[in-house]
Amino acid sequence: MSRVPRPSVHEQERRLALLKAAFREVAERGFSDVTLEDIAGRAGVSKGVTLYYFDSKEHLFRELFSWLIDSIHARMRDAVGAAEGPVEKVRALVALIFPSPSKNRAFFRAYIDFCGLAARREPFRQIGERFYAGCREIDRGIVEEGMRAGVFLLRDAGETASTLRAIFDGLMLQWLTEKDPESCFDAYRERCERELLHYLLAPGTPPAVSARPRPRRTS
Amino acid sequence: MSRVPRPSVHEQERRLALLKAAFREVAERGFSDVTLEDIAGRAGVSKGVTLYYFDSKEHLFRELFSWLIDSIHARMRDAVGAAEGPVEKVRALVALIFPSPSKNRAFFRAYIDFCGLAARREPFRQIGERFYAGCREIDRGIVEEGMRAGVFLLRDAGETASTLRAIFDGLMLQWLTEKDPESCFDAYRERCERELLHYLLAPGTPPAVSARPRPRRTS
DNA sequence: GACGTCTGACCGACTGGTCAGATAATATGC
DNA sequence: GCATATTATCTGACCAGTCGGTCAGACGTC
Repeated sequence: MSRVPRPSVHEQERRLALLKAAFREVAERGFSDVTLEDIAGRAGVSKGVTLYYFDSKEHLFRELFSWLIDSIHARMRDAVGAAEGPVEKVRALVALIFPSPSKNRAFFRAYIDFCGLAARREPFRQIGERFYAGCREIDRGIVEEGMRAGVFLLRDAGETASTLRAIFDGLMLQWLTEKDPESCFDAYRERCERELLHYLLAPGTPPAVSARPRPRRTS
Repeated sequence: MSRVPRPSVHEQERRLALLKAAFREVAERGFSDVTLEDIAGRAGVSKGVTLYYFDSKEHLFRELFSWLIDSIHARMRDAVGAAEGPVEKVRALVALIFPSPSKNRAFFRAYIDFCGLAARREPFRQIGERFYAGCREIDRGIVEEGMRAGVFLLRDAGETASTLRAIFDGLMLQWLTEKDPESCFDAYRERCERELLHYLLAPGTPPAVSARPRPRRTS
């Protein structure tokens, strides 16, 4: 396809294409029901190629999850960085984490699979640890900013960040078992935002905002 | 479903033994890495027996998760029923859900596996839906009692119950990826209790109780 | 001997991984 | 400019092992 003769660029492209194919397959079938042939087929190459670029199925999935984690971290940082003020940052995070039903379902299906792996195999556990560490850092930044501004209740920022993330994950788990996830997607997103702000906001600030009356505070 | 006219005591025992064996195996290896032979071996019988009592591997796991869910529901109801007042009920729930590191790990590993299944296959999804429905009912009872007593902040009880459960699940996901889950188990349990009460308690009641100063209010 | 229970050899399907060789891309020699 | 050598990339048949599920028959009890 591409006439660029750079071997390293070509290799990068191939690996990325395989990771993307693997992601889609995992989202559909789940880690252990995906075969190397499925992935190759989805990427439009033959089976041998997957093991030409990756040492084994396990290594491929390690790289898949590492890549997924890095890209979600980067996107979270971007979204949070672009938003003004702690409340808007929380909203930006929610908007990012709830992009659309289909993307959500794909990502969280893969995510659950990954959690199962992380709970049992050390190499995957380490990747999961890195994921949560990055999330906690991002979340903590928001929480601390909100506390400094007097908008959020003063508490241990690390624990608060951790609970914030727990609410995300826990709600997503519930969403995935809904009969018709599509139809209640918006409701979940709004609920998530509402609950997060209810959890974080100090009494005195508008408690549950449903529209966009951005609570502006200057101390 | 099954053509069993009257399940004898012996059959009941055998099935239960196989379910227990399956549970332990799933907790260790994960749903799709467990073989019928593993389960039979753990239960002390030969491979053929598993498919003598269950139609297929999939049916066995459906029954496993149904059984798991019913028993956790029953235990939650008992624990909540035995506790006095909303705050103590929350504490009882936390104590039940965090019994010990090893039991926790076993249960939540299986639980994650199950969520992965529920997110992809309809029969499992239905079981998951039943699980969350039961949890929400129990949690909602506590929340409503707390609101009636003026101890908890007044809000939508259903959503509050849902978030309560999300905090449980989300924290557990984080706990499972800890480097040394054993050593931080108590810290997680205490944090869970603290965060739950922080989330629920109305301002005016002692916000974050670490010892046992039970906040007694009579409306 | 009839029945419920149990065994484990066996079967067919599948899968991760290997590999010999095909094909394409690039470098080299003339 | 072209033929050839070298290397990178790709293919798919193949292998070895595994696993869900079947089944003929063993075992024990009444």
